[in-house]
Amino acid sequence: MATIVDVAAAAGVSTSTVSYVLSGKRTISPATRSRVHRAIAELGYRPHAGARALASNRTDVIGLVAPLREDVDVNVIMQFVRSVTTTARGHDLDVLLLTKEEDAGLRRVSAGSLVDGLLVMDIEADDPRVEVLTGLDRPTVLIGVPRDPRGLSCVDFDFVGAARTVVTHLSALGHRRIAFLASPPRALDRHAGYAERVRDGFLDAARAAGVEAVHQPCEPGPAGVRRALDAVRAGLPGVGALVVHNEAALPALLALLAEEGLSVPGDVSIVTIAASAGDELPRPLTSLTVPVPEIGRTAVEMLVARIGGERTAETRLLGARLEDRGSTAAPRG
Amino acid sequence: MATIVDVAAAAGVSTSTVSYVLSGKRTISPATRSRVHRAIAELGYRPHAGARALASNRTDVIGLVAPLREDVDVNVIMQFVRSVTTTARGHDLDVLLLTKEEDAGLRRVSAGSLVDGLLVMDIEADDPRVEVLTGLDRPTVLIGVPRDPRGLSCVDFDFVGAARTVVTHLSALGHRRIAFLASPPRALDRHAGYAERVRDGFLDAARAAGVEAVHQPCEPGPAGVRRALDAVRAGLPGVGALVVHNEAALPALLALLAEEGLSVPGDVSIVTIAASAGDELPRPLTSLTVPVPEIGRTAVEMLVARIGGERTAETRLLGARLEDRGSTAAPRG
DNA sequence: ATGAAAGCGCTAACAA
DNA sequence: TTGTTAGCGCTTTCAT
Repeated sequence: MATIVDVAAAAGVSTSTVSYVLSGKRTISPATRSRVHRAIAELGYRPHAGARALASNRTDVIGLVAPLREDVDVNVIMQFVRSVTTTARGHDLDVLLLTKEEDAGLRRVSAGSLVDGLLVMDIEADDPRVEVLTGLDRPTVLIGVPRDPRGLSCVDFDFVGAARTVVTHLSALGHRRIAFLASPPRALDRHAGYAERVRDGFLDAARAAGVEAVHQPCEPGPAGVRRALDAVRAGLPGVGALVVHNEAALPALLALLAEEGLSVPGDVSIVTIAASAGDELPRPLTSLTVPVPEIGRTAVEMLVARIGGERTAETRLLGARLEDRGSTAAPRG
Repeated sequence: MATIVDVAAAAGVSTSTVSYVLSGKRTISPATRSRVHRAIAELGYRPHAGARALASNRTDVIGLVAPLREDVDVNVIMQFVRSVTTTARGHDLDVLLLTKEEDAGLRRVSAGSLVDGLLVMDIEADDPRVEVLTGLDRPTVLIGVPRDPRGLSCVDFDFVGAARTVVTHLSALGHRRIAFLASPPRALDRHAGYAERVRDGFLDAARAAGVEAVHQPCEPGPAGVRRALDAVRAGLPGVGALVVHNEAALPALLALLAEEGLSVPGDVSIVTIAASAGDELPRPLTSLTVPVPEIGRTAVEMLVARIGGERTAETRLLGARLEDRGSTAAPRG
């Protein structure tokens, strides 16, 4: 492996000149610069990441904390990961992946100077990691919003706004009984932030609009959907509108409705809040699309800003417009 | 941040003693060891990863190259990632995630001494990355087997053996016409290793068993499954056995058969080759389960061995037993 | 516009 | 069993 000394020798300059050519922190004459670049190319030189980190206190690596939970849609996780890694590379950052041993892992990579900052996914309302993170000296951005961010920056989808948009849309069509098919029970049990916020947003919006509402967690798969639908109908007889915030349950739901001879939107109106665009769903559905890639990109950019010295914490909520694909209509009768 | 010097001072020993306490490469008296440990705990000391990498030529980080392709089942990718990160942490390794800019990325992390070794997923028959990887000085393990591994170690599922097992099972039941519902066309177009090997294994086994066989790529989703089934029946009228190597297509396939009034295994026998155990599928199916977690674990362990100095390249193929869940029977008539 | 040289924090000879 | 110290390869003051 060629070192900066080899490059300097080959180019007939000092090592500091090579360093400055690479960092651009000093003005270098064009002649020198090109000689250095030629030497770098000829020797196939790459700076040693560890040496650079030691001398500069920067690793150019960010940590992505992605708990691979069973109750979170893997497609969504993958979309986040893809968006984060792509954006990070655009800022010349690499990504270290942490999936388990939450607290210890955070402390280890942070105190060990393995990463310049942390991106933490899937934040719960009272996420214990928030406490740990505030004790670390690394910039952190949360994907998700805890009850108390404690000075950490957050990015997320505006679930409350989304719920309001959906309820407004359905109530404007004349619906007075609206059910919400939510995430799996486990997600709610562990107080996943998104699950709670969209639930509260939905119930609040329904109250404000003066419509009857039921919020029902739902396992994906035919059996789970069947149970959830039964529960919904028990609580809200004659319900004519379904808000579905559970992409994995959609195929079974549509199959079940078809089986019952119910038409959409003739008998039942459906709006989804999902990460896939409405036209990539089992059938086109009126929907709000969670802009997962944008959230990932924004998170990286906020983290980059904080690594760069930006001090002020910020919570950013990204919204979505309702896209009408004809799966909602005025209620029967 | 406390450094090794602070710890040494607090414990009243030299820095090398602290270093040796941590690495265990020297015998330390119990008394000294405990004083050092106490100092470490009191100061909250963590070795600086960069400094350690610079001095020892080891980063304790491995690179995981995981192209997030559309035609690969995200669940499988997640299972791999989970297994790899978990196993890696068990060996005190962290995982750097690479998802794009294949060749440049490989060179960058390798020449830049960002990682001690590389794990590369989703290898194609003539994967261009193999050439790049052989030119790197880092130990590498491929998850998947290229036509010519060029001295790199490989781990994978024994797709050929699996195909043979399945064909033998069906032919023993009396089936003489067997169709294979394969990965999406895109996977075959890009010569994904697993897709080609299971195809060839299937066709060879069928020839050896003297049964008629058709291999049919298949898009997931109702429309894709419909087309694939039509093609199969056109090529093999009266086909009574289906080997399905496409987990995403299973729900639609089962729905379609039900719609046609065909019973399993009465009218059609089905065997799947899938990453989910047969009893986690839409309905219990006779199956061969691809041991994804074991493959990931083995890959990490082989990489650890090579990082540790093991020289000999090795290709390991993990097999699976056929689990009978009653979805196969002798053909009608 | 460029160079010289002092660290950054750790590991591993070499010594005792 | 423990200590001393020379690097590892880079960045960045301080000089010129």
